[in-house]
Amino acid sequence: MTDERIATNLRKGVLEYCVLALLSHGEKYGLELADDLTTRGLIASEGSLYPLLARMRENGLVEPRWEASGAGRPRRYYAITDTGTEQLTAFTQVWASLGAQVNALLEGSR
Amino acid sequence: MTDERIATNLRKGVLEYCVLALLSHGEKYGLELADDLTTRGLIASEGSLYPLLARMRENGLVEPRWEASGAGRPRRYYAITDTGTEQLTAFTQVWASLGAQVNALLEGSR
DNA sequence: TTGCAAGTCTTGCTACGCAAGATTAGGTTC
DNA sequence: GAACCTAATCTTGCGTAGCAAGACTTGCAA
Repeated sequence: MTDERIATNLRKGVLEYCVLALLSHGEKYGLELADDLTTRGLIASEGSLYPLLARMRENGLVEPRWEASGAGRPRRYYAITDTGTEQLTAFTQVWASLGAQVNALLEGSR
Repeated sequence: MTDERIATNLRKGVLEYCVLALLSHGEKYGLELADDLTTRGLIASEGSLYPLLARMRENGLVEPRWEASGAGRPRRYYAITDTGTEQLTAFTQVWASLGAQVNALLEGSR
């Protein structure tokens, strides 16, 4: 309840780079990403993922490719681009720095 | 530049609890908090802090108190409430859990 | 042909952080 | 005592992210 509200806000700005990190291992399609991210507690529903993928597509962070699936409608597989890899690197540094500051504050408050 | 955009989004949902953590050591007033948070890279300007403090006030997370200052207009000192302390505890757990997930993904992507 | 299931996308909403500037209060200087 | 400066608080308007709920599409199977 209240924990979900906290998590929802924390996810902002993180999700995009989690997708990039997942794609750095190889192509994945939408629902596959959604299931993985849901398991990890990084999204609450697909309602955040598909709009995000569209944005990342427009920004050239990922490259999509249609492929027929065994059952059901075709899947759109995404691959990370060079730009995407650069962004992931940049994020890793910002995340480490900001995370350290937050941890320092939380440590100090006990 | 691009790092600032990344940080701006990362800060969402974190700032509120950084304020609580700072107040857990004792009362502080607005500009004092702003200077501290700016130094730590947790806000970009006071434009995020004052609206946040107003929200936290309304939600009963902090308790304000006016006090005349040596020079200039009076200061509004904030103290953390019991509710605020509870929220801080809840955040600490969500942060640890979500942070671990993100770190796992980033580790795996190298 | 009806139904079902996998998969993608859309709509409307809420909330946060930010830049820029408005506003208030008190002190200082001539 | 008027003009000016500074500390400090607050306001306005904006862009954008995540989410719930559901619509739409594609193919297969009864």
